[in-house]
Amino acid sequence: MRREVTLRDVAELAGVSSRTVSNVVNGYANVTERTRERVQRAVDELGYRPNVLARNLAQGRSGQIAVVVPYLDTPYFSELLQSVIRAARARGYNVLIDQTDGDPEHERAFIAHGSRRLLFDGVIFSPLGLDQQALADRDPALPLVVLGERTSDGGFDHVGIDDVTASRQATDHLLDLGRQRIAAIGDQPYATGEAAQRRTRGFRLAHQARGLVPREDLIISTPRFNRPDGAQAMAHLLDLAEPPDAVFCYSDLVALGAIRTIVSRGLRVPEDVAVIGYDDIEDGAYSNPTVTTISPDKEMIATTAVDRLLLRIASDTPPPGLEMRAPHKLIIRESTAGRTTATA
Amino acid sequence: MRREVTLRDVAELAGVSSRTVSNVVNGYANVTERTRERVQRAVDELGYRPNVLARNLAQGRSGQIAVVVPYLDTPYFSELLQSVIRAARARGYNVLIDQTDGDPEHERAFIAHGSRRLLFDGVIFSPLGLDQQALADRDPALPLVVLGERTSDGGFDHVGIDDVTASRQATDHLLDLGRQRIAAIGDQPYATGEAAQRRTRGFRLAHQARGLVPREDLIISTPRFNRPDGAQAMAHLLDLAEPPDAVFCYSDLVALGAIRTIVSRGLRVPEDVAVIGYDDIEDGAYSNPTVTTISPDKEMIATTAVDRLLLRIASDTPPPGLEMRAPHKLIIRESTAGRTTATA
DNA sequence: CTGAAAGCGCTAACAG
DNA sequence: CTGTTAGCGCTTTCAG
Repeated sequence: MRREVTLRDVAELAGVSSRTVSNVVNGYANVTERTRERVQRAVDELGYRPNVLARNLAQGRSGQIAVVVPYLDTPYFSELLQSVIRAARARGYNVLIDQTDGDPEHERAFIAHGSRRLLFDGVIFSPLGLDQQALADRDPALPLVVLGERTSDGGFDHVGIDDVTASRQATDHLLDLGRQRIAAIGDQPYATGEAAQRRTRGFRLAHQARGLVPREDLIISTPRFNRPDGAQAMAHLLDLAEPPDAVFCYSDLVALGAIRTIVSRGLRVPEDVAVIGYDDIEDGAYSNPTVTTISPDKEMIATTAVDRLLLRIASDTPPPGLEMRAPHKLIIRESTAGRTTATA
Repeated sequence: MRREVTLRDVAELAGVSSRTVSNVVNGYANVTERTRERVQRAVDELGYRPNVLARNLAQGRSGQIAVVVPYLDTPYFSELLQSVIRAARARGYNVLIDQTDGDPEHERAFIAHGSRRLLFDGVIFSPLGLDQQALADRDPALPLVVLGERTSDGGFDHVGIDDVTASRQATDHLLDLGRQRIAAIGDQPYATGEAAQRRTRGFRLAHQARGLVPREDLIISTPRFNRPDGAQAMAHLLDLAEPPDAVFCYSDLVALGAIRTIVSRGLRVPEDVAVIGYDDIEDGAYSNPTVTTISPDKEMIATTAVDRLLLRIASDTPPPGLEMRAPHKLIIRESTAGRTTATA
């Protein structure tokens, strides 16, 4: 690599100090129009490009934020990431993406003091299960925004939709349809399964509000929220003496897996079993049948998270941890309403 | 941010020079066991962490590679990305992900001389359509590996599967099934559509080898390779006087969109129309029906690309541009073989 | 409004 | 095997 054009080279050619060139390049105010022009000409002539690495070192910041998700190839995350990248870029930040594979150890390492420190100025974190231990070990100096609803433990922000309410609405929708035996797929009754547990809570609340009690054997736990999990859980449910006539799935992928099982047994959706998902991923809008779902406002989640993180990065005195809610809505499609709705 | 522990602090405490500390931290050989220990103790005591930014500047490299894809939320890319990230990380590199939204301007900017120069040491590029102009403008000093088959124009590498052969196999499969009127969805008869055109070539070759000539009105162009493209194209095909009895789709998403249209018209897959896709994304293994597809070895593509890029980064004299083929295979599922195959 | 100069923290010639 | 020291290229305090 041949020697690069430096700030000094430009300064020399323009007959000014490197300080002035720096001012011009960074668009600072204190420069005469005349000198600005002269410098600009020199910049163009030499083809000068600032060295990001040097700037980073001098400023002590990297201009990059990290986004940490469990799985990159899960549609919900990749759709969300897209919005985050766009938002960050619009604000002059690069995005470094990291995948934890759902490994709690990896998740923990990411927000703890690490050797990658300084490689990013802050982190937007979508934990699969972030336990109290991990939060206790975290580097308090690292600006952090966590995705997903949770009671903020202070020192960082949360952005997410109201899971309990959304889950209750989903369940209400099935109850409104007159379904009698509603199952839930995706519970995770252990420390790192808080998100799942909030959905289960909503599921129960919807029943209770009508004086009903959900059958415990219809609440199925799954290790993850993928198609295979849904397919397997559904197979189990259909083998019951009294199988469900509706299912609330904690993700659209789970719903797609469940639908697959239902159909492959020769049953019909929604006639025999109505299915509702969660996340509103694109797949669900094109599957057979299309999937009714809870749709979180991903764009809003992304921009809120980025804005809040940048604010946190910019502040000397860290702002208090905030709990932020993005809106969601129920989108009714064929898997609960039936084919009649389809016009496509 | 309070002052960080520096190399010098460690050196002072250990009573050695910073050079020696650097040697220890980087695991270089020339250090006595005794001093190494002493230094290590000092490192631990002070909780020293190397400053990546400073190292980058001193070394003139960033330890990051960029991966540029058209769309992050397209399953094929997100699945591929996952493998790339894993491979890069295993080799000590961070991955910076970028999305071009298929914008040729954006694609061009990425491999041209840019102000982001030095932020990454090399680029793995999956262009939607990389025209000759873009290649001409590229920064010849930037190590580059391009994904997707193409005749290498020198100075960079290509990694991809043999599109023509794969497409021919896909078409052969449909012909072997005895289908008479086979359509193709996804052609892109313009400069940036080379990948699509290779598939069309394979489609034609399969016909020619049997003395057949494909009907031109059954070869449909689409702007992208998504579900809506497939759905729309299929609608058009079904409106023809003599609709096809089989379709070769240039991506699984297109196939899923097409299937959606077929089914919503009350027709059956594969009885009325057999459908084959391309990419082997997870969706296709769980859809109704499951989708027969061409499955590229993504893991192989990713590791080959990363290895080759790192080699390129490490060499002073750039190696010649190589054309590398990853293996692929045909996976037969319900959309061509029928439900009988299904056991799930 | 502009110059001079001191770092940012680390690496790597060049001695010794 | 280890110390000295000169940068990497930019930002930024402090003068002027």
